[in-house]
Amino acid sequence: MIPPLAVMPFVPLTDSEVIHRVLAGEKKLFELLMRRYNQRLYRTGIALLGHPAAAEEAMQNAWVKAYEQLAQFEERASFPTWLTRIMLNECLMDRRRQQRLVDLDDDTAEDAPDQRPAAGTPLQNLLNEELREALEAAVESLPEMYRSVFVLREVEGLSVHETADALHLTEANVKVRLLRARERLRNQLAHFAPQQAFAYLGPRCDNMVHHVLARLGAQPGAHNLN
DNA sequence: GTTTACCTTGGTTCGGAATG
DNA sequence: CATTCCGAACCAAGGTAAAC
Repeated sequence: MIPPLAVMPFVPLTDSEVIHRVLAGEKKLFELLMRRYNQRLYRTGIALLGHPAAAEEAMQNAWVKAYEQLAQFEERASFPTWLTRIMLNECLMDRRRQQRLVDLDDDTAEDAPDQRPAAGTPLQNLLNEELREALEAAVESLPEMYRSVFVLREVEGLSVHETADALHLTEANVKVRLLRARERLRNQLAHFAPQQAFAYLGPRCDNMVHHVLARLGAQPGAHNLN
């Protein structure tokens, strides 16, 4: 497909270009990076923390840290890889905090009902919506040890090596956990085909952008997402 | 639940044949 | 002679069964 000569194709700013302009003072352009990678961070958060509220809190902290440390980003890895590493660290810190709270007061500790999808999707729902909810519910129902491996490998596309590194596991262990996670999901999703899950779009994405930019002291604009 | 050993798959490289 | 195409060989990464 060759575009007509008179119509120049839209060339989005690369991550590197955006980063340099943010560092040069165009704070608001940071919003571009947030809208690009909110989805990725959210899935990582869900993978390690298991529920939306905790994932979103970790996301906010990760974005603020990424902004504050942007000047130290040396571009040895890609920006999303660097960003995911920050998010992973946030999630692991959060988990440690939660563990301490449970240790201090294990009588009151219990799973929050939070925002899990309700069981029994109405038949009139669109298939994609039904599937998305079923898939999210199935992944959320996995034990954390399988869920984290599954999301990092299958959703975020990390290699076996990267996943093992991030979760402090051997590569063999990652492979086996992934296999078992798939078996569990296959059993639960026998009637569906894979579709998009853990979407972090529209109002939820906007909301995250507003919160983080408010903490950074910048107002959101209306940047192209690509 | 983890590790080991083996199998499969996909990508890359290289050499030889065919073609212009 | 240069280029293109094709297939064989090799390697790395990932998947799986079985043993522990």
